[in-house]
Amino acid sequence: MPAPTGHEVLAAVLQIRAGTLQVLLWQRGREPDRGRWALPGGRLGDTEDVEESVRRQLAEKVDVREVAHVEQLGVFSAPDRVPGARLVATSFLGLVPSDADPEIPEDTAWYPVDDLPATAFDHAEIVRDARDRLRAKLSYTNLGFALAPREFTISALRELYAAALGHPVSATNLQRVLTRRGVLAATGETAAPGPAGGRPAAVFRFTERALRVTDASAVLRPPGVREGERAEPAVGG
Amino acid sequence: MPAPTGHEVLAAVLQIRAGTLQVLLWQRGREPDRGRWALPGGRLGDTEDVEESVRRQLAEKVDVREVAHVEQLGVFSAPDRVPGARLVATSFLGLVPSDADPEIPEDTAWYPVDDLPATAFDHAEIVRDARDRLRAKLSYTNLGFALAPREFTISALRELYAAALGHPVSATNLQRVLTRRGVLAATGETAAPGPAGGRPAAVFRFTERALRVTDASAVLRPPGVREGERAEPAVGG
DNA sequence: CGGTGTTTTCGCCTGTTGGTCGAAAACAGG
DNA sequence: CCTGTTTTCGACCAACAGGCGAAAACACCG
Repeated sequence: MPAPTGHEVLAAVLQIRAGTLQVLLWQRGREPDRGRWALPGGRLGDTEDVEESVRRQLAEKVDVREVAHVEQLGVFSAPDRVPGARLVATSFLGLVPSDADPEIPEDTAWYPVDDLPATAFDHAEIVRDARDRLRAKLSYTNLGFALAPREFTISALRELYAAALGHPVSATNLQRVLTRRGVLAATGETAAPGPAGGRPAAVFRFTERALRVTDASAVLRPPGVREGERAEPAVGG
Repeated sequence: MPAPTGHEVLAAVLQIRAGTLQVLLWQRGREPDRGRWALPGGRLGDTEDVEESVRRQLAEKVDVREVAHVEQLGVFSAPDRVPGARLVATSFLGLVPSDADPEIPEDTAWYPVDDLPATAFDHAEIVRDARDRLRAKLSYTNLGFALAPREFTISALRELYAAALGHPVSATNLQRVLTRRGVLAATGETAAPGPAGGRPAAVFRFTERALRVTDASAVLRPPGVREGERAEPAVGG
């Protein structure tokens, strides 16, 4: 008689910490893969779908209610991906704003996504997928809102994007692109300069805090159909 | 005692037929949802992952070995999505080139994705997801290869794209964009004109028949890093 | 064999967008 | 008040997609 197919959910929760893109992991206390680092998650419950399940498990096991965005990555289903039982996993990407510092249990820690410790099962692959998904979506959506504080300067946002993308980002270009796409807006206020002086930076925020695709460059779009002028000329205040 | 969580795979197989984007459905012969139209698929086997499973089920149940591309869409897991038992589904998008005409069983038929019959369970939602995924990826990948014959004229390709995208497409622009991205190449041959005459059309083919992301417009890319000049000036052989 | 109609191809122009650079603005500290 | 620092903003450039029309290459007909 075939072993019943179990289903679990796993979340790669990412956050920019200390200028680096990091992922939340916990250290397994028992076999299999005891001592190795795993993604938070758990069994799918009888009365929930996978989205509900992953949010429940996150809130329950590692106290992360500050996740600003959760999305499904995909299914991992190799028959031997977990020794012992057949277990199919639905993986998720979770994002936490950089100004949050959620309490996490003892056996839990943040690790840079590009410098993981010994990981359990196929979880390293899931982390890679999450990182790649984030990098891709930063380019054509407003997903930055889930990495940034509610309010920020362009310099701070530039650093966040550079850390997430893994390469330098021009502040000028970042501001212009995001503004033109209508996802960034100035609050009108300014931030106090640092100890070395300098012109006070304007404070910005994301206009929406829910995922939106913003890249109009969908090639081969219908003729003539320009999606309406969106960026009012940024009239300050 | 909780009902065990079963797992199934479902495929929305799409093809351009008669100038319309259609999906392969079969009519259920028993309850639940008897008489309604469902996607091909079935239970996940003990020794296969979901990708293997969906290919097996397609080949087995509806004789579609001509699918040029298969990719995972996502998980559908509402507790009540299928009456009776708890069943989690991994959905897939499958694509068949327009020149193929696979044999299909009696209870099976093609339907336009925008004019579905009464569908079973949540399968209509999966079809929508598949259609949307296809439309999105046609714009920034070479996915057209999976809809088109091995060789074709620009006019024929234009019709395929128009049918898939659901809006008119300019032949000039289509050719230029795909050529610049390096996914299209002329074979050097020409096709015979139609009964009304006209200049013989050049024959093209896709340079690769595997999925590749071709949109260099990843915003905020690393400074200076231009991805190499790829389009040789199209020196007609 | 030349004219007409048809289909395809190709070059040119235009508007938008992203990338880069440098000057100017606005501050702190001496 | 002068210098150093940080931010902001305008200007310029290259790449690219969309649109248009002329030219090319054929069939058919008289």
